Amino acid sequence: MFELLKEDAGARRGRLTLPNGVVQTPIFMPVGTQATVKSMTAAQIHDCNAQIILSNTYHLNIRPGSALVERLGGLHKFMGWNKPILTDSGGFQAFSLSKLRKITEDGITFKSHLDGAKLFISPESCIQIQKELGSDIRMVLDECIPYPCEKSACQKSVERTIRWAQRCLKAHQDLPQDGKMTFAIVQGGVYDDIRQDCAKALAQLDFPSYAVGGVSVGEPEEEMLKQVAASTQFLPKNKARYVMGVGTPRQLLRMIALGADMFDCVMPTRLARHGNAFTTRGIINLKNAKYKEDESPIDESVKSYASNFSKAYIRHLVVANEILACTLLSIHNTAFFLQLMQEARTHIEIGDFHAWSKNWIANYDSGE
RNA sequence: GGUUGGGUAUCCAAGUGGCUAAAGGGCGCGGACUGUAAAUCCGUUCAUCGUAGAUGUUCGUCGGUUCGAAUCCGACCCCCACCA
Repeated sequence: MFELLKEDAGARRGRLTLPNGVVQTPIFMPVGTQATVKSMTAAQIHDCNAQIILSNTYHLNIRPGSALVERLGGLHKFMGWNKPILTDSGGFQAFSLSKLRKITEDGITFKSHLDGAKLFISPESCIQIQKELGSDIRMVLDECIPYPCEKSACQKSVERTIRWAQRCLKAHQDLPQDGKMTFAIVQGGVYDDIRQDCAKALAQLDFPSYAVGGVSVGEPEEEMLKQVAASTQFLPKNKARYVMGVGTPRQLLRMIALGADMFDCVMPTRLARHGNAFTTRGIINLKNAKYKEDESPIDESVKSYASNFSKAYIRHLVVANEILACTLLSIHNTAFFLQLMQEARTHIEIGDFHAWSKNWIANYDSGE
């Protein structure tokens, strides 16, 4: 259940109540595709103030299999995470693994990227798999359209995504109503009118909540924000709005201003593993020689377990290719994103989100 | 002392007459990354001129053969293995 608590110049402060806990929005969800937020323990994720994490239907169904996860007590127990989990449907893999799949009206047939085994995911089985995994939020099967995409092809794809959403909704309604939610996904590529039609059609279906998909697939940032705006404005106010797969700190703040409530992105954890850290003055690359003797923590204003260490030490770990570098930077970056969301919530409550966010972005863009 | 094999750029290593400033790696330096086939990928890495390109100095050392040598010849210095 989603409750809208306050609005401030387009930004929304909300509360999502799920079987495994309450999520305060706006919120960022760390990505744990394979039932792990890479390099972090559940306790560490928790200490970064994560309220909900994301996992993936396609990956978990290929390995270890949703039936096994169910037998072992569900995803929460399996991975030792007792707060909410959102599972993505595998629709994005239709995009990222486009060479390994075939889409028909029935669903998506994948050729496993691990062993070539055939895996068919239909709208119905997609919901069933996510039910077996036990996630708090399930995503409908959608087709993430590449960029660029010709308009008529986009239109046809979106129509199918809507039909799939209807089938997913039916599958969702056939399951016990235990507080678990299923989100529909607005697609439409760069075409505002298609996005508008899609959002309206899905809104009519009265899903528990909604997502905006198909963004940040190669289009410029302004285009991406335009797509989000074109989608969110036609979604019901009393439902959560999750923008999938994004974004940078700047994008997050700007999307919050467009009325988005939830986000996920691999960026903080992936960049961490690649030696980069987010700071209030932009991204820094710890591999750079200039940090060799830097005794200060990554960012004085971001508190996490990683604050205990100097840039010089973390740089050493990165350069030496030590596993701990991945962990410490993932902790830092995850805490950074979640702290940003906490501040955003606070400023929406205060009522100065716009001014604060403008100032925050200016500082972020100013560089070191 | 003898017999083999070997000494190539910061390290490992290919190259046995011209297409070689010299393959590949590593290290170093820099960059990319957005619902994770990603602890990955890309660039760069002798010196000087901003890049293109040009010039200079290189393949243990010294000398030689040749129009031309990292590559052939001689001497010498090191290293490894085996023999004694």
